[in-house]
Amino acid sequence: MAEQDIMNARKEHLKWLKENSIELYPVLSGKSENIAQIKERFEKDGESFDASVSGRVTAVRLMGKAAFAEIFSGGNKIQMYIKRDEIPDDFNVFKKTDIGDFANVSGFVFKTKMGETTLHTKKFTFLCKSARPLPEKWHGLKDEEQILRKRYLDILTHERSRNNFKARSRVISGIRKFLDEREFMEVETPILHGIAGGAEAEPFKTHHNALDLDLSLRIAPELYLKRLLVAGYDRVYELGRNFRNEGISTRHNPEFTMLELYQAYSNCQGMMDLCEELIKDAALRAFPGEEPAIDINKPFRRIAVFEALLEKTGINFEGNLERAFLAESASKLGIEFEKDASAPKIFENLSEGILLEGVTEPVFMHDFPEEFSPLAKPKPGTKIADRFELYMNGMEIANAYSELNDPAKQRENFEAQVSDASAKNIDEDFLEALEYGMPPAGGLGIGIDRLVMVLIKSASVKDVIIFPQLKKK
RNA sequence: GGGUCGUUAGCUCAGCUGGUAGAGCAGGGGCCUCUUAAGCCCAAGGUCAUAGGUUCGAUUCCUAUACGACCCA
Repeated sequence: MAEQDIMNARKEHLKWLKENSIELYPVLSGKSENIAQIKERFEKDGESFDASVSGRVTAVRLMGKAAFAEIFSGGNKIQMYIKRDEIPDDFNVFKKTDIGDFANVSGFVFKTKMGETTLHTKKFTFLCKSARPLPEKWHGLKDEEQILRKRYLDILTHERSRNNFKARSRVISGIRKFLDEREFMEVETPILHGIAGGAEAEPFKTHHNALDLDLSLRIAPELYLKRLLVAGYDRVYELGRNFRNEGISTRHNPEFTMLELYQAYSNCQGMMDLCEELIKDAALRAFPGEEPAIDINKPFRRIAVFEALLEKTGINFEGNLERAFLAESASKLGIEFEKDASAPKIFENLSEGILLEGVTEPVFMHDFPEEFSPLAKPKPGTKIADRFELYMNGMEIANAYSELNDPAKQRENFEAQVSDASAKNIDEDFLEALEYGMPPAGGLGIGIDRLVMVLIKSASVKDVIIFPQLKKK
């Protein structure tokens, strides 16, 4: 039967309901009790009680003058039982109810011969018509494309998907709790930036009409959050969306969620401890009562990049970071990189390729080249940035440093960056703020999407972003 | 960006070396008062992703395109 015919059949049901004075899209008047709680209460002592449940009808088993059906709401299902002889008018309405429609069922709880907790219907109230057929009840949606484009159907029909997004929600609310307990203040800084700074990435461009102003969507909130350290808020964080106008892959979505936090009178080391604690806390919250995806008792491994590279390859990269040398070393070691890759990019491929080969457990890599860390403070008397990155399942999850608060050095680093691009995009307002004095501080950024990927054991960022960006159909 | 694979009924999937398509679920009509992927009977449902090409004939072979998945960069 064509889809249109199914919809027409449903319209016929709608017509029948209308002709029989049934309100088609009524304001809810019945109650909507929690299905899980009803079942729990009944299964505890087996004593019958009255209950009223509103939800979506997801299955119907009609047997002439009686029927069983399933009511779904709040991620739980309860079976209902309805008898024509008891409530003939309601039974007729029930017969015109399609799978996917909403209804309220009021009655008493009992146990069937097969032992299932079931609601014996005393009153059946129609709540809303579903005009389209739902995906097949047993397999649900399988087509990857449909799963992404019609996420509501994916979540409706797949428990796994429903639970994954719940886990994400718990991780995020858990992070807020964790930081609030440590007296961090949540702030919301602008998403529309005049100059998109704080990271190296291609921004999305937009325009403000009334001000006739070209703007970019932020690629990182870093420079605004640091202004707030200048302002005297010693512990701030922002948990929100950043936008990067780059390729889409299993690890990249153009808009992604990041936590950035700054703590005055802390440093890179402090951030490492905080980061580990925060991630272990999140792992416990993702699926409460289940085994967390990472070993939360074992301390995360810590690797000094130059030292480890020297040990593994015999090459000392410290002070040897010219692009040509890096490219040559990478080729020799069998590390691939793009032909026009920048020196920092090649170094990243090199260090990840050699130090993370086959490593799935969490690893802190610290001591990065100062040259490749323009917003970080160098370790005293060295050219090593006081910085770390956290890797989990081979993905970069977090990035942190002792924040650079020397305005002259910061200007130098910015200028060194833009001289290559020959673009005038130095955030003068930020540099001016630094000149008023920013306390020594540690800063930490955590990619929330990727963290959730690790915690729900998924290989694709599309599994953790509820409506991922897709091409136009 | 490159390579590989996929796209058939609303959904899940068959469809052999080329002869114009089949099942289950959902939907329609019957029967059925403890079913649970309910069951039994009947009937219906298709631009085989799109556009070309080869061929007497293409869902099938070839090319391109779109969308998606995986791998690589």
